[in-house]
Amino acid sequence: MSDDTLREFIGYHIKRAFNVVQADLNQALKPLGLRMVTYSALVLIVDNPGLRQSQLAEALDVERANLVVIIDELEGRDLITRDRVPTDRRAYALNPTLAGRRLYDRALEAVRGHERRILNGMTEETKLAVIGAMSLIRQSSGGGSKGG
Amino acid sequence: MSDDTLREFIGYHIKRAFNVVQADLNQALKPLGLRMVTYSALVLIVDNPGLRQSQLAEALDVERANLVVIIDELEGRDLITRDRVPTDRRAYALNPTLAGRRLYDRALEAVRGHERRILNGMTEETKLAVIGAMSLIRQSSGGGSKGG
DNA sequence: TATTGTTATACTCTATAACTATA
DNA sequence: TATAGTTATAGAGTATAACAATA
Repeated sequence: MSDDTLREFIGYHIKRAFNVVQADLNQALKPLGLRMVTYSALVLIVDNPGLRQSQLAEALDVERANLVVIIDELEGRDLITRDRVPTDRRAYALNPTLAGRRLYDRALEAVRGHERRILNGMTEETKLAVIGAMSLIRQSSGGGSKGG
Repeated sequence: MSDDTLREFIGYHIKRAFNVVQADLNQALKPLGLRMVTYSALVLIVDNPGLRQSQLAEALDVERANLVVIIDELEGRDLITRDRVPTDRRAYALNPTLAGRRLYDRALEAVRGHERRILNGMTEETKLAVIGAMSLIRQSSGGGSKGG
């Protein structure tokens, strides 16, 4: 079985690698009760307390409507709170709780272990080259991707 | 809004880049009535005529059960045929039709255009470094990913 | 007993439209 | 009129169990 034609394309290699990354990351996060999105959301809320849902949705590149259940999940576990914004009563400010900050620490530790695993002895130079290349690809599009 | 913590991770960059790749690829394939999976399946069948469904499922890393509808779609458009294998009457050999081979050519042309777009002026050297890095990541896992 | 293709099903993810309450 | 959050819903994608035909 030859996949030589597909191997010509960088996108094919990125897809296959991403499948491995996603599977291993979800395994690493499972003991913490987190998935890729809930983890990303938690990190952004801890790093940017007071963030609004619409800002978080844009940062995560998910629809506002779909973010609701993600936020519901984090709030239901008392990892974050939805706080009314006095100056704009339509909006909610998202803030981490103490438990949220603690899970953030544990999650980052788990994800660092996951990264060590997937990097698989890659040199720092190569890692930086990959990050540069991924940024270049991201810029090739307007910005918001979606359209999966 | 800072995503500095997430930017530390190569997985984050790969995910964002992959979103762009996937969106642009699907746009490129849409005029041909193909999606990423149906395109990959068609390419593998043209390059490996006589392939069995179970082999193709493994190559594409999808469940046999889910491959059925993908093959149904390609067969329904007369791009491939399901031919009984005389030596094993449980199995089907997948073969491209003339129309399938023609669409293969058009699809590859479309995907080459897509790649030029997303590579966005990337040097050949960097592209090869990325492919090497993606292969390294793929090897970090046992092999079959799934578990998304 | 095991395997190939299949059906049915369920669960996640994602996209869209429409609603409410505010601005 | 427009925006933030929400609800409902539909379409993909994907995973599992169970079946018929065949090995």
